[in-house]
Amino acid sequence: MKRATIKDVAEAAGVGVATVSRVLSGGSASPETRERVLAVAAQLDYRPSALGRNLRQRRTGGIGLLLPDLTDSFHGGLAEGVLACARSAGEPVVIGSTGDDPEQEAELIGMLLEQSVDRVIAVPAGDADTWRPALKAGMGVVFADRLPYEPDAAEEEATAAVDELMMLDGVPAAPASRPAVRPRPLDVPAVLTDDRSGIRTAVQYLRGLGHRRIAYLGGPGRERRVEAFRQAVGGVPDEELIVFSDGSRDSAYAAASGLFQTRPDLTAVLAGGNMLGEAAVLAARELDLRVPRDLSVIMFDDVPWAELCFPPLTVIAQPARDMGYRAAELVLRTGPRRPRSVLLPTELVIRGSCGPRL
Amino acid sequence: MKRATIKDVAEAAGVGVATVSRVLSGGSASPETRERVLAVAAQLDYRPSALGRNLRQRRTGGIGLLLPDLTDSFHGGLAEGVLACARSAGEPVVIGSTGDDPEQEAELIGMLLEQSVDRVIAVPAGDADTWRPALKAGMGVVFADRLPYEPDAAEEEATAAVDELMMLDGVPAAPASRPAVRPRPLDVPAVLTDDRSGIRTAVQYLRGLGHRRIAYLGGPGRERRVEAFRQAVGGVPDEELIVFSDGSRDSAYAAASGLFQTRPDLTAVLAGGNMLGEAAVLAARELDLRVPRDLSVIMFDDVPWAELCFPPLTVIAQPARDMGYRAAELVLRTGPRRPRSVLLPTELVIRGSCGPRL
DNA sequence: CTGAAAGCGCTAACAC
DNA sequence: GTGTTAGCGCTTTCAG
Repeated sequence: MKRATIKDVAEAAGVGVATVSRVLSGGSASPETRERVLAVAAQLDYRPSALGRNLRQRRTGGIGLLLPDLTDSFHGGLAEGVLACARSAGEPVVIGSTGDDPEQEAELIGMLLEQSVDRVIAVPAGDADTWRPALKAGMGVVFADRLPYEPDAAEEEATAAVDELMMLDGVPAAPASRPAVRPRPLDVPAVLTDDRSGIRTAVQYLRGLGHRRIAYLGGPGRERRVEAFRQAVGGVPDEELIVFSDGSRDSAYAAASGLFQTRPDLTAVLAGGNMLGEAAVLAARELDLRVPRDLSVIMFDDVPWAELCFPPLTVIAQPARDMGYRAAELVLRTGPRRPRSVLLPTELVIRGSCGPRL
Repeated sequence: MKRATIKDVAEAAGVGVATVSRVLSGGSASPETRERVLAVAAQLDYRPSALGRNLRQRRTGGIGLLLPDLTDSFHGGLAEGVLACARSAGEPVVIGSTGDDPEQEAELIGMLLEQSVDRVIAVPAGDADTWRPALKAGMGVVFADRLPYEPDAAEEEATAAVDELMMLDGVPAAPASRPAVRPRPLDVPAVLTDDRSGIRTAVQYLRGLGHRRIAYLGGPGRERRVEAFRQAVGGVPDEELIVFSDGSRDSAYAAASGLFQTRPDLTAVLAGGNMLGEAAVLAARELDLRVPRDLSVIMFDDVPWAELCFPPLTVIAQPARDMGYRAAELVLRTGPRRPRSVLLPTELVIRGSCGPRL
């Protein structure tokens, strides 16, 4: 049994297809005609096919959503936010999981392009070069949670972008030694959490507890957080206390475990993401480090398990769902002027994993 | 700058559009022509538009994915599995979050229909009636994790379907008092976890530890698990020890807390899902019930936090990712014969939340 | 206010 | 082997 087409409706209602189209998209029509068309359409269970419409309008009208990993509850929350907004706008969402791999990301971008999905929200895995094709093709892109780094002058560019954003925070960037002019990396709106303020809050909290040797566990694509950490601890940071992992659980665990073993003198650790936090807790437990007696742990990003953990984890919460919702709003805003980026606040949630230095 | 169309390529290569189409979809063409077309296509950065193709073929070719909640790590894993399979098949995935609400689900089904997405994988929220329209429209549907219940004869039908599946388990359903003929509810393939065996294992484990008063915390759409629980405890189950919640966190907490307070004599609780498990742990902690000394807790579904919990939670793990992958395989299998359902095994992961009855 | 007609980009007959 | 052509279902001028 085939689906009814606009033509079927037109015939059955004794009008032209154009009229049906108009009625269904709220155009002008005599009340009488409108009535009849609507009735027939309902009777035939007619649904306008998005296929025809999209082809005609040369756009799909959906939203692409590219995330590193749906298993991560932060990304899950982000996705929920996007979906909520998309639904209220009646837009379908095409999702892809990149595994934090630039190649897969590039492939997925290609797929979206092929589907004529012209708007996309992404937690980018690749660098600016990965994204340039999408931009050149005229896609409306909004980044969430982080920005793609510049392949060449990675650090400087990233810093520049961050500085600009940090102005919103009310704290002007250090005038520092910045070369004259530098081309902004990617001129794309983004929804980010206020890493700098979150990290600063965490470090201050730890300091207030008497901690001086604070370590930082970082993940990939998180330059802003490390930078903020360095700034927050002030002076010349002890670089040995700053360790990184790639996106995997194993590497996170290895980083945490290695750190705790080489630097038994540290008394507190700040995990730059929920997977790192998980690794820190596990590694500490494995090494018989009691939390918070021997080691205070604080984690960036709140997750359901933080409360169930022993001891319950103190965290810097970021509004994952809101981020998604805002990102969707931005990408949907088809205004003449390009939307501005958004910086969302964090919140320190004190539970039981941080204690005074003994 | 407009995207190149097949026509542009044809002109630039000095051939007809059909030839271009053939070359790009692996049809026959002289090596020479093929070469030239490919070169021109690459040079023009040509991407065939899915829009045109889909309209022509009257189908989108994507996969719809409808889940209750992406924040739940089980669903996240499921989604990852689906995406992995879909990517290797080059199919886009359109996702929707139903919030476990039949109405939203129905709406999303409508959206997929409109998009001509003709295959969908779902963890259904609604009943059979919600799904009949999709089936009638010729959608290829595969359910994951659970089956839609029958609105009228809810219990009987569900049980019938389960019995049939349980045969795969090697354990024939009890011949019991089953009426002669009964129409199967929805004839749709599904990928389910072997709830019966999982629940049985859990109950036996608990029994082996000496527990006799075992409670069950159930969620919505989980008739099979409760039924399995009743069967596993045998005899006439103490119905007061079986409590339910709707999908929300609050209701789960309320159910657990209420249960623990009204029945202080229970010594073990089996949570029928990860949110229920979370609630059980929290409620126990709130009531100063020590786990596992005062109360043994076991949870259906493994999650990352189970290991971080205190004490680490003993669980019945189900292969979320595999479920998604298998479901995608099923829905993609365009065979002449309808694919059969799949029952996936569970695994008891013993950690520290269950102890002997004291 | 309404209908006829022209495509949107692509594939699949069908001719050559 | 390759080109021509006819739509897929819809929106949108453009006449009436």
